[in-house]
Amino acid sequence: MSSLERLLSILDVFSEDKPIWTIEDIAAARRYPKSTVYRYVKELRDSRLLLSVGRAGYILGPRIIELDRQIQACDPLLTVGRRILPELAEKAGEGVVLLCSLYGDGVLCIDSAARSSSLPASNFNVSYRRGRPMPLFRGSASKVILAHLPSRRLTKLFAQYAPDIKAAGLGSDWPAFRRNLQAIREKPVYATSSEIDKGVLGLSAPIFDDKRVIASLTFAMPEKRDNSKASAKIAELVATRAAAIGDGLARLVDVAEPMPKPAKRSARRS
Amino acid sequence: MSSLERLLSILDVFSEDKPIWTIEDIAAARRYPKSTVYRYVKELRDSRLLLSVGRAGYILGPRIIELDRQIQACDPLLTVGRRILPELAEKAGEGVVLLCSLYGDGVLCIDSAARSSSLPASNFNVSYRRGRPMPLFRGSASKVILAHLPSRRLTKLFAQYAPDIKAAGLGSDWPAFRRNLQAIREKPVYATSSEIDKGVLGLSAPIFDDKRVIASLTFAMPEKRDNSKASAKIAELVATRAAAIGDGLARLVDVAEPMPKPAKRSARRS
DNA sequence: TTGAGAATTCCCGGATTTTGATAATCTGGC
DNA sequence: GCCAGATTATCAAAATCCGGGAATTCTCAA
Repeated sequence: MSSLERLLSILDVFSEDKPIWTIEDIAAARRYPKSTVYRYVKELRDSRLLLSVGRAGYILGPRIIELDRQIQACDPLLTVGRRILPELAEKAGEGVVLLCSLYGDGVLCIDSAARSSSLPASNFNVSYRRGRPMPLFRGSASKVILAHLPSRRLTKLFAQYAPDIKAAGLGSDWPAFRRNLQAIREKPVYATSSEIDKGVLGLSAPIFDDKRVIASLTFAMPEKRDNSKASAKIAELVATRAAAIGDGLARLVDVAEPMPKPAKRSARRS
Repeated sequence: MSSLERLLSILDVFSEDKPIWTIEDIAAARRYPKSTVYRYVKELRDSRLLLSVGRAGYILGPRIIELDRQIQACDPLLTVGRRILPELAEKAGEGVVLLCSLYGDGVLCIDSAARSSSLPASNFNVSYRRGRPMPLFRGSASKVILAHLPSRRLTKLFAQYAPDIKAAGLGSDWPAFRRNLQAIREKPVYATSSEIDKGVLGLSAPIFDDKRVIASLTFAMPEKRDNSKASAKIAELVATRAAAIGDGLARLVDVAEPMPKPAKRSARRS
């Protein structure tokens, strides 16, 4: 294990359950000598990834907040999404709108919105916020993205994650996996129940950037609201808004590069 | 310069102007050999602080978004602020509400809100978002915090930043500095004009956590709205909401620790 | 303000690790 | 399926990191 690895592994100890760590805590958790931890922490503090809170110890530092701001500023998906999510939330009623993006080999919630009048904040709109990772093979938000991935990509994913795919009930062999995804692809909106949170229904539609799926738009609502009439109306809303975000992205690219030969696809997440 | 420093310095190159960097770009910018940059980037990628975007290069990775989520989840100021900012934004009208927090030796905007109906997003509500650093000695949001800092802390700040303090017109010597801050402290709300953005007026009130100033609440609005009647009303709003946030913090702490001997102050940012 | 106690940095020899040019391998687009 | 470019593996030289403990600075309470 290299020193670079050890340095970065210090960031791993910080969690919601234990956001404050003393030098001793870290040294004990990582089994490093105290003077070594001091050296690492000093480096992280100098770059403001950690912040000292007096006696109490260290917490994650302001640099992280600034870096996230930079990511947001450069993310066209968020820019477009911010115009559309609140409106959808208002129209769809009780529940939460989620914008989830494919980020490497994972899916991350990058924005959310709820009807402004929902005063007793529903229990799940605190869970689904920017930064919440979604399981790759569970929940409508992830699976609807998965279903629209190019097959080259799926081949690799299946090779790497076959056990997880099987565990999620997405197919115990490659043909079954393909078949399941094919079924998801057939309808414009994909719905699942209680896959992530018990009692929560998710309705998701894929978002495309020049033909490639890059994200999904989801409405998560209590299952008790589920009756075919209401759901159909909401599904329609989700589908049109997902398409609107795709259009918005295309328009942004057009503005950025005014018609090269065959509208080059913008470089996006791998 | 240590290898740890070199590793972390790679994060510095990413900016809003150039969010995508190839290995070659980084090697050139930092004057490191290419194979070394490959090694560093691999480490950062493995910890998901960087993400490969195919041929195009590397961007800041999802880990940053997740870490920011964790900071937010653990920040009581944000929890309380989210209850109060939207309401203030609605009542105060055209402009932006900012929640700025003292973070080490700096001030950072950690949340903002605008009246929901402000469709043509004012030019400054895109600038003032979570993660935007504020100059320590300029703008009402920072200066009102500064003014309420304990003098031990001010002594050190003056020693370290005397030139900046002088440049900001906050006093060219220690007594003058003290006098200026004293004046700010005398009114419940502090107002400045065009200190950060031309044509923008800021009204700020300090937020206390058990007597210690930890943040400020600000309403930023176009100077043209400035007439004494409206401003007085908004100042009143800002002052009461800042106090409400302080109360909210005290209440959270009470819940967390049900009355120890002399209500120990919670460990907060240094 | 002062002082006790803790937190943090400094120090330094010896060896483990890092370094970086080059070669081998992999990748993704055509 | 093939090829250019991207990424990783290799390996000997050598620079840097490690870590126990001393020295220093900082913090907080009286």
